[in-house]
Amino acid sequence: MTSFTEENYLKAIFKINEKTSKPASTNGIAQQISTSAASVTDMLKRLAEKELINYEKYKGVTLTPTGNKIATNLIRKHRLWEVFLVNKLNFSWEQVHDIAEDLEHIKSDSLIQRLDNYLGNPRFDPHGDPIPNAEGKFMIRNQTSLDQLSIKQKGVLVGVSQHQSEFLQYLNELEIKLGTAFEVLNITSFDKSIKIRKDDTIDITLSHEVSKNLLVKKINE
Amino acid sequence: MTSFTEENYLKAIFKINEKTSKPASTNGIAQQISTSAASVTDMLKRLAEKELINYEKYKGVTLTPTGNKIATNLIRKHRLWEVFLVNKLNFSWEQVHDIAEDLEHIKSDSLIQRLDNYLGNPRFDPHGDPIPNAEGKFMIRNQTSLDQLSIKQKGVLVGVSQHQSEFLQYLNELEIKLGTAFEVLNITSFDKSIKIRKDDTIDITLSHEVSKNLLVKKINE
DNA sequence: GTTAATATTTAGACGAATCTAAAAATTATT
DNA sequence: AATAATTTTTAGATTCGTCTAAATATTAAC
Repeated sequence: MTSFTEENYLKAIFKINEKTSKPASTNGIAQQISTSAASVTDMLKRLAEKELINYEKYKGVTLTPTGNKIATNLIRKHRLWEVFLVNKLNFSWEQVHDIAEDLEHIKSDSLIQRLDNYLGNPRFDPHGDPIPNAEGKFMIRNQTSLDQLSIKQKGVLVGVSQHQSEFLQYLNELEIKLGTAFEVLNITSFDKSIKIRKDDTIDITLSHEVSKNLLVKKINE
Repeated sequence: MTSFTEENYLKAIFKINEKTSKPASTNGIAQQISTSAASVTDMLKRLAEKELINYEKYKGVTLTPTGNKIATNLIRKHRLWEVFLVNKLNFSWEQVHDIAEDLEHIKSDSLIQRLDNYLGNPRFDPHGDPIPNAEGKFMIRNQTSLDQLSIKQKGVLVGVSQHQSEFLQYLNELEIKLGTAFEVLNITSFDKSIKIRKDDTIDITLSHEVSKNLLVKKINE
């Protein structure tokens, strides 16, 4: 049985592995968990002892199949709970992360199975992130960040790669949400800011900082 | 901030106080929590330090107003989650206790408020136990246990005072559930077993052990 | 290829929650 | 009222997760 804390380490390692495609470093994990490198080393020993991670001193960490199973299941639970909070309890997408962070540690397979069904077996969470299935498989989607598009290209917002509530609230103000359709009107070369026409009606200029965090699906016609 | 463990102690003390109308003893708490008396003493010191309980060595424990607030809020959360599990996820009433035991520790006031609304502000949980309001007030209901009724008395099942899954499954088999109407046909004096006519159709004999755990509301006509 | 900078691990300590065994206090019994 | 039985508390140890400070290993810089 894994503890709350152990689970958070596994999830952190998973995320770092996923993002960097490299073994997670002690410091990287420490930063992700907001703890000291010494604490991380201690925990890595315990997790290696339990055979949840592959760990060699000074070499970085990856997950064993068992560890990976636990991590993806946590992500599955986290994202399903987020769907519940938004779709059923009418929370806004920027409010749900912290609550789901606790709910994901509830240990009951039948609960998650029933929740999944109750929600209609959603494939994506309120931020557009894919929900892995019970076997830990993620659906892959054809997507790029908005800053990769060129002028006249049309697209739809399918996700965000930043979950900070300030960022999401900014999108709320602009009425940009998942499913929003747009066309690229213009790209300013010196600061990479991008002008888009939203829903065929409203023109909005977004900074590069924003556009690179918007995940879009191109529409070809 | 109270820990998971501290919260369980507060809830145990609340339950014992409520049931016995006396300060909770160290041994009583130990039994309720399934731990040693020594551990209980340790924890009582901590809780007293935090002013969550009134504790004098060898004298037993009661909750301070703050402690009481926390305990009733846990019960509120537990029972609301049970309603969710049964009404929305279609769990059966004997399956939900353990899951709710974990869910009750999730700390988010807005979550509970929204959950309450989503469920239609239920007053009772799936076992017929009252759900305290946000101020910790319990609704009191006119009820007796079935073994207190006399012959020809009619009633409706409004609750159970035993939550063990074996007991609840036994009731499932007999198709006895909350709202089931009945009339007392007969009481056997030597073993206090009781014969009732359920839904005007089926006659069932219940042992005293069972009948004293069924909470009923009398119907006067 | 040394030296300097950075990353990682070890050492030692601490708090929370638990345990067993022993001591002390309370309650019950004769 | 004295002894026996029970309950409660203390003492001391253990595990989990954390910390700071110091030591060691790795990587980067000159």
